[in-house]
Amino acid sequence: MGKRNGESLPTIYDVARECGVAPSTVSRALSQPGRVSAKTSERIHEVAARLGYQANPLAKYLPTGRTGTIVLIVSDITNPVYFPVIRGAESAAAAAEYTLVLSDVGESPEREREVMEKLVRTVDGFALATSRLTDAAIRAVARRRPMVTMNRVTQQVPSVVPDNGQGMRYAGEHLAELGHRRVTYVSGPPTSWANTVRWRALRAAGEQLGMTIRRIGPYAPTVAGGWAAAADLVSPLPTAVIAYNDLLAIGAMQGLHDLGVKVPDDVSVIGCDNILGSDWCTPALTTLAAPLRELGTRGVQHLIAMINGADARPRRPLVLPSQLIVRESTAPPRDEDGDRPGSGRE
Amino acid sequence: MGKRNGESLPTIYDVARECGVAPSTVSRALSQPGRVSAKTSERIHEVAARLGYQANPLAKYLPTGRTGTIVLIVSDITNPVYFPVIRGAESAAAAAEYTLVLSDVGESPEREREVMEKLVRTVDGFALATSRLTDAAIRAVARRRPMVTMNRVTQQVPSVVPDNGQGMRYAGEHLAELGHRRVTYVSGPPTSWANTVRWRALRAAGEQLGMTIRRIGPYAPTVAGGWAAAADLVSPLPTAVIAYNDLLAIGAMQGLHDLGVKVPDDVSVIGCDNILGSDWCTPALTTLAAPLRELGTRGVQHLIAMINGADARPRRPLVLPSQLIVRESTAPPRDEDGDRPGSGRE
DNA sequence: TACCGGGCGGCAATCGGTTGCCACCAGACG
DNA sequence: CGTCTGGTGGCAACCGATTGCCGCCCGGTA
Repeated sequence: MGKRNGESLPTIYDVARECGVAPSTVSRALSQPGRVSAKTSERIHEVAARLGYQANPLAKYLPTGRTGTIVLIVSDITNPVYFPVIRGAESAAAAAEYTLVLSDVGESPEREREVMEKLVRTVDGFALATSRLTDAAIRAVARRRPMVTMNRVTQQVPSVVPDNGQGMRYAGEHLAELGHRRVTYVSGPPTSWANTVRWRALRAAGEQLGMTIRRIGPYAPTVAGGWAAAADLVSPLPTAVIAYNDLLAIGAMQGLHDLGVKVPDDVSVIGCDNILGSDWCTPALTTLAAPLRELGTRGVQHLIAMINGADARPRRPLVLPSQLIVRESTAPPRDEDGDRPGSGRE
Repeated sequence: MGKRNGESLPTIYDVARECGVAPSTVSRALSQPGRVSAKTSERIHEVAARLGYQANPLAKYLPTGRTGTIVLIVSDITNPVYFPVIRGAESAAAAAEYTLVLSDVGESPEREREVMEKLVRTVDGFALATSRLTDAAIRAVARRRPMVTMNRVTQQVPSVVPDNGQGMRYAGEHLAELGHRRVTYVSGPPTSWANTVRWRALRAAGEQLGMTIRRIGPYAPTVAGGWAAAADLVSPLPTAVIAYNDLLAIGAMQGLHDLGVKVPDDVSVIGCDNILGSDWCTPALTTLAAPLRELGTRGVQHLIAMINGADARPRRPLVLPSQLIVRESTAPPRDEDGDRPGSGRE
């Protein structure tokens, strides 16, 4: 019930007493190389090591206002799409000697808000991956602390995003080449920026390519959500489906399978993100691979630059190229659809 | 380049001045209900709200020694096995109004050590999921801060673990019933406690059931590791394989497939953990499901109890039951193996 | 009216660092 | 030999909260 858990740890005062110098000298010896004579400094380092002294980062914060910590907030850690983003962010943070803490908000904007409110005083900056917050809420926090968004664009807040427009065009072209004309887009969360952008880009690409694009949803961006979407997908069944993300696509394939619809024979399916596991589902998923790791590294690098005083101002979003990975879930449509290209399937 | 990023936030001093009271009164009004007269308290709350005041958690820490934060360290966040653990830990932390931060150490003991060293002064407690550290290193930190380990047992440190012994027995019995006699265990990281325990339990079960158990490895606990293991698996090919975890099992199935070995016709495969995606691989994986969510909740609940002064002392590990989930990757062995049970496969 | 007790609010110390300012001392130079 | 200069190290204020202790004032009671 004591106020301290565990025994209390040594402080600069302990080191100072042990060395017979003032605490300020210890502080300087440890953090301002050259400020203290070599002899004294050496003695202090030695005693500090012997006592196992380590600066209390929280006490350090008060005078300096810096914690050396940044937080990466992900909208749902249960989605493998974040793996590479996290890894990228970690490596960039480690390279700059920042501590990266991770926070999951389970697709809940309220929780996201709470977390940010709680952390705004304790971290040097925010990296938001696929935030579900409103633009206004994001900007409000961005005014108080350096911030970057990943996979999301908000006016006045620096961001790094995959090239969704180009990606959707690739996906559309791939389907057009196979001979598809009727495509359904399976929507993710309405609060998802990427969802909106992908839908618009797909619609535009569809128009250019002479395809009819429908949209259903929204659905939760999970396997369960995709399974539920399958039921809505079959009437009328398009010849191809593009889903907001891979989880949704995989769930939809499972649901279609349960409904007796064959992929890719009866309908082609394309996902987005190229997550872990999108290659081991059946059939292996054709998907639009986002540059996820780069999203993480570039985002955090920029964030740290801002923390170190770089001007955050105007600059446009950093757009990174996407890539279409063709696997087994796409094929030419069945004959019934009329004007299909020459050869049969292969 | 200013020392503060963003404008500086209001403090109790600002609120106090605005209200014409002392800072201590503001502090009490905000955190000790009843200590201050209703009238004053109301005025203070109103002004605080108007100014958008929020306590600086770091400043709060110094006098109290408590941050209200606990950290969950996972050995590799890229493994879906942690999803339920994280979710469970989050819910338990949220219920107790603690902030949970997540830290990934990418299977690196050095990094795990660094992270713990860095956080030991800034968090109230540690939850270690599947730590790769030595027992001594774990105990050293456990002496300084409350700690629980999940999926790992270390003397003197409270822990919560799945019942590996019982689980491996289930797996062995399942294979024995199908008629298997020669089983190979595919090892995970040598620093993994669960790996050791699972191997021992399997060997013991195998002896009782009259099966020959071999072991190969160690391999990285990833899909790539499993793929590599497949090559070592085929000579001599056993009739069944049990892998340290699902990722390894899935990778092994891919590798076996590439080698022209059919699962489950030529060899049965069992994984451990029942991760997201173990049901959408082909064939769907038979696996030993650990009580992952409970691992997270029970672990964090216990940790918070310790922080609040519960005695951490003796108590044995909390053991939670596992469950075997039979899917499509296990079947009776081929005839060549001699004494197989009556019926053919079905 | 005098005294007592309790509610309420203020003072100031404290947590563990950082840092501006100043004093001291030694060596160099005129 | 006196003064200047620069290298060292100490003093004390400060960051923003919490909290022990004390004093004031008001009301109740003898």
